[in-house]
Amino acid sequence: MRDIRLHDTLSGELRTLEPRQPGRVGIYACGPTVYERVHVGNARPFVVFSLLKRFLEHEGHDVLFVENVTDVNDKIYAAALAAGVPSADLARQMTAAFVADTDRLGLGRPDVEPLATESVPEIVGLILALVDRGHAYEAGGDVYFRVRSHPGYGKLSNRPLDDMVQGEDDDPARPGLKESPQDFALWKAHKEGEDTAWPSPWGEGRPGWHIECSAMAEHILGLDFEIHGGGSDLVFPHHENEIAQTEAGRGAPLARLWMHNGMIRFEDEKMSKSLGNIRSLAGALDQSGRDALVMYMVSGHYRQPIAFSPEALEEARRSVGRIEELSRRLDPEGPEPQGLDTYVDRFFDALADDFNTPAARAVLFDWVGEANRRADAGERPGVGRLRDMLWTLGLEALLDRPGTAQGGPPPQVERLLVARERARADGDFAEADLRREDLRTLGWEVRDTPQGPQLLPVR
RNA sequence: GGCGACGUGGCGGAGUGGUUACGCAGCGGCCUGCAAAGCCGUUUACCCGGGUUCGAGUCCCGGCGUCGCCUCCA
Repeated sequence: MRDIRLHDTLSGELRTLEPRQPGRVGIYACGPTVYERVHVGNARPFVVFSLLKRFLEHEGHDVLFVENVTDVNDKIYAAALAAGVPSADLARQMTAAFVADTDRLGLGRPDVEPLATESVPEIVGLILALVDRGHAYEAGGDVYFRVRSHPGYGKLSNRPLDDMVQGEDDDPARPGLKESPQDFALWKAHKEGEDTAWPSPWGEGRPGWHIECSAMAEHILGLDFEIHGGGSDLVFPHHENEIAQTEAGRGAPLARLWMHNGMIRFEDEKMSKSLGNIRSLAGALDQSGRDALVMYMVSGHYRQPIAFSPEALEEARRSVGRIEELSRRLDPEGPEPQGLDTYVDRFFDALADDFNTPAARAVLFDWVGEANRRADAGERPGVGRLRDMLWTLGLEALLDRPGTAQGGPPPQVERLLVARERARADGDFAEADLRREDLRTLGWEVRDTPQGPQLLPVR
């Protein structure tokens, strides 16, 4: 088991992962608010933390990966109202769509995907603790976190209190509820036009955004759990508030390590629903397939922003092709060629160093090049631990998808191939090339090998 | 303005104080009837200016530029 170092936003440095119990790691990542289909940007933390889980499992850890779904929120109310449907129905639909879209990534599901609306008792419990300890107060049916009561506030995002003004539920219709402009809502009283509400000691209402994650993470993973993650846009105020809520309410840290992924950019700006520069995850998957999309995601370091474009996906698709080409030459049952074990070590060492997927990917391609050389020299290299490396990057399917015909090419294609072979035997290469063009038109590429012609579906 | 991060070869993108990252694309070669795939080779890479050092893309200082957060946001 390697020492695994990860960048911790709270301390600003790389820190070695030190689980509460050796070998057991809890990960909580903030998931989407479901008021429309998720976009490529929303998929990044899903991919990053799903793959981080795989790596940790490879290293022998038992991982519990939690990603929540925020299914009650102002935007959901607004979108439901605009669509003329009950907000709970819209949230349910969009949650199902999120699951369906992310399923297509082929990375499995998080172990737990809690919903805010199903966690109200835990949320109310945490708010009660905060009120009890003097860190929260009721005002007009709302409950607010008293930011000035918590000295550590601001430590994650490293900003002085006086510089921030939070708008959360600063209802212009009801001014003066908050003691201080920085205070943020833990519980929001039911408002006209909102079609869902839950009972609470402060009357009918619903949870604020930040509190749900504090409550659900604690409920499922316990306090002081190993890794809390999410997009870098959540550092302030969302994660700052999560930290404050749990530390003020429980007197203990929420998580040991705070990881943040960089934003996906599109058309020179952060891809986001508010800006409207969105490409849907489903659309990207339709366009280039999950292999290319996953390759695209791991091609950049998780903390760096990455630009999204059709060209970037196309480039990722081509690099995926290089692995597919190799997989045709490998013995799926065989051990890796001699001497390539050092590559495997370097691969996982790179991941242990702040989950450096681009560096790991480079080592992977070193392996590919070396295996190709062995194959050129007449060996039949085995897959060996290439499968482990690819699995860790979510690309293991490339080994089982060598692009050969499922069930063989249709008779028409076979006939053309025979015709081409006959023409070649006769030395009539013009005719042979015509037949090759015909095959390409039908979606089949011919490659002549020492073992005879090989038919492959055109990529 | 405050906080955080970043500026690397045609493009994407890692990186250690001193030696080929890697991928995509281009060019030349090997292989092939020709291709494809693969292999080999290849195009003065490190924003600018100082400094430290025997030596800096890699550390320090100062610029310039870009991005994210500071309101909902993965």
